[in-house]
Amino acid sequence: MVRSTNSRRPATLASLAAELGVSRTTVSNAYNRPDQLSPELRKRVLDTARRLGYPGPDPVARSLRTRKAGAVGLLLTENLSYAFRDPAAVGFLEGLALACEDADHGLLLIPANPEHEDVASVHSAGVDGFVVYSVPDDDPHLAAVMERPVPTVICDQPSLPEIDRVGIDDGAAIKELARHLIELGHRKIGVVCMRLARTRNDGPASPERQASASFHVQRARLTALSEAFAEVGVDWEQVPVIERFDHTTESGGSAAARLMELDPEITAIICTSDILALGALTEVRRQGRRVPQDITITGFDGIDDAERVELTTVRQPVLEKGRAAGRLLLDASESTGKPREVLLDTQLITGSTAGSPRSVEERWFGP
Amino acid sequence: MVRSTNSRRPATLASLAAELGVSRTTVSNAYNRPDQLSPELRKRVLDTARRLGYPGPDPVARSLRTRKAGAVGLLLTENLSYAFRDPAAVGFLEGLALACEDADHGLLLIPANPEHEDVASVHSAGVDGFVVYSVPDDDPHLAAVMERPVPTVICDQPSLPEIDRVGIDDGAAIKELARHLIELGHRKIGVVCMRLARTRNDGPASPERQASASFHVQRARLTALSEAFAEVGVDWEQVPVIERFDHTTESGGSAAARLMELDPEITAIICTSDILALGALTEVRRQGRRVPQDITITGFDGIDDAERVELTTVRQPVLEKGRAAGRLLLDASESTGKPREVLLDTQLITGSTAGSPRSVEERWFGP
DNA sequence: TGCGGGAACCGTAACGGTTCAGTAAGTGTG
DNA sequence: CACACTTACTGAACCGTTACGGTTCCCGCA
Repeated sequence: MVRSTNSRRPATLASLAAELGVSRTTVSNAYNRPDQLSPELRKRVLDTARRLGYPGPDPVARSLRTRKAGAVGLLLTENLSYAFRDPAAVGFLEGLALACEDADHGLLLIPANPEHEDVASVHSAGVDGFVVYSVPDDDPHLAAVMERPVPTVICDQPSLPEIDRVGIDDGAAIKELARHLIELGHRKIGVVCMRLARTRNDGPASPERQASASFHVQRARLTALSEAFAEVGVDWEQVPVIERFDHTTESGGSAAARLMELDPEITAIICTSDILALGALTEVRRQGRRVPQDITITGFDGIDDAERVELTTVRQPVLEKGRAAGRLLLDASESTGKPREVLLDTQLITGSTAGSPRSVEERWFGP
Repeated sequence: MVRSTNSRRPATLASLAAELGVSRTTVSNAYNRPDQLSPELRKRVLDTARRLGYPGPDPVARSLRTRKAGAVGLLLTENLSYAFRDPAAVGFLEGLALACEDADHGLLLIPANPEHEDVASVHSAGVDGFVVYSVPDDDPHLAAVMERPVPTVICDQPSLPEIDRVGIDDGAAIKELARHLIELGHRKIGVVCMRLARTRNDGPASPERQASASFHVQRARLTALSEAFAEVGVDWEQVPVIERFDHTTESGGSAAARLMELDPEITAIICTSDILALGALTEVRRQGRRVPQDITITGFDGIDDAERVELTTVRQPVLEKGRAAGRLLLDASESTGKPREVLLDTQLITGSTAGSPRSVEERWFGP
């Protein structure tokens, strides 16, 4: 492709102005304020631009001057590619993309490896604002975002006093699920949860670790579960909670196995995500147990695959969360100075993976 | 959050330098070239920066000077949110994200509504290069990208002489599928394809329209199909081809219905994507026909859902495509000046949705 | 003929950095 | 002690654009 006629250095607005014998302002106006110059001159400018291979005002220089980048930065705690592997994250992204599109903004995915403390990518992101999706309280990338003098919206976690936030009532949502299980008669349960801190821990999570978890959402869900079961006299200290660092079905499977090994008498496995629950489901069946006759399994999120297997779970509006986050960020008009919070509704989905526990006798001798 | 101690305007590198009584260069070096100043001074600079609430060098200003943005732009022909709804696109994105991550670059999704001719978003994208994913030959956004003086890689379509490209051998891939069907004995077939041009056309696509399609990939696949079937004496003019603008299962279903209405004697429906094929499958079964006993259905792409229903299809390495595109763009080292082309392998997946057609007698009277 | 007013265009000063060619002081060497 | 070399820092140019506050010119109108 021929990109410029004769100059070695690419044409700039200034060189174009020189060629035309007009001021830079006029050339700039030709692109940005057509009403500020005569149609003839404008045509002449544009024609000459084409002839010189001038691609129009440089976006970076323009951004510098106008103080806007026309893009929203997205920070998430996982590897970038993870965002496309987790259905809930994909849903969130879709919603966020919709909001960006409406406001004619780009969406910049910021590479932020959770293993690395390297925060340079946050510092070098040319964006008008950040959306932070579900990161731990002490995430260094989050700290870097907070230093940037641009608006920020956090989705899910953490919950910071001065920052706009979009989320759900995690406690209330999982409590509804817990009460459902309690009504069905479950008293001996096990829990599989996602990572509670930035440090890897694949195994039991002590009550202390649960309480001090740096992932706000997981903490809230575990606390709510403990409260719900405390109401019917279950001692939370005795409830095994298995933590998994990687959010995969394999993790869910191995955690479920561990749980059943730890306490063979549990009648239900509550997972804090559908992905984990799907893994648990597979593992439990692999071991020859029937669901829900032998054991109950529940998830959280309401992803498509969960619906397919009729998982009992809590549906949260992932797409809406993304859209709300984007709108919050881009609707500066609504910004009153006070931090805003959007809490979206969730819905208990009673599938076919939860049922009444059979008595021990039944379990041994059949119904 | 308190962002600066006392100044109304946010701190800049210059104001920080003034406060410290050192040159701007020194402050810049404190961030970018720690070896260029004494550790004590550097610490003093960084401490003062924190005190003044200086967030570090402005990314946009830096980009302007260094001529690099640290981001890759992605242009796709559909609404941004579509990218997250189509499994093949999601796979591509995942691969591209991986490559970007490796090179420590961000990934900027550019809003480019196919309905609008507005290319401002392309002009205002501050990126070091573009990846263009599957757009029509005459896409105005593509034209805008080509004007920008940055490297570009196109995935799938169009195929331009001077531009790096990643893709598959669409013709060869679908020919293998076609020969499989031919071996099974299919001679009367129907085709469902994706949009052939930017103008909406939901219905039969004439051979002329097929040949002049502005979507290179669809054109290649149709051409290859016609060649393969010509080899066994099938007159392509008689083969009904139904085009659908929207790439959804609903489109696939209605197109399949149309096809069977147009020619009830067809024994196979070849779809140019899995999404369309899944829709066709549902529709055909809804009409009470059995697959593959009564009719054969095939797809293209090899998405997870296709595997789940054992669709006969062609698997293409979508993730690898994304990764290859990213690498091609970011590995300037390899750039020899000549345009590069990466063709990835595909694989015929023989599922359970393709079988031998039964004779007309069999169809009416049973085997 | 004088004058108000809009249309069309211009000059300068940012915007916030990075880079490169210095300069001055300190260090080691024969 | 002269000389080269290193360390630590500086000044000015430059990146490409837009914002702001003009100036010039021409037309209509009294």
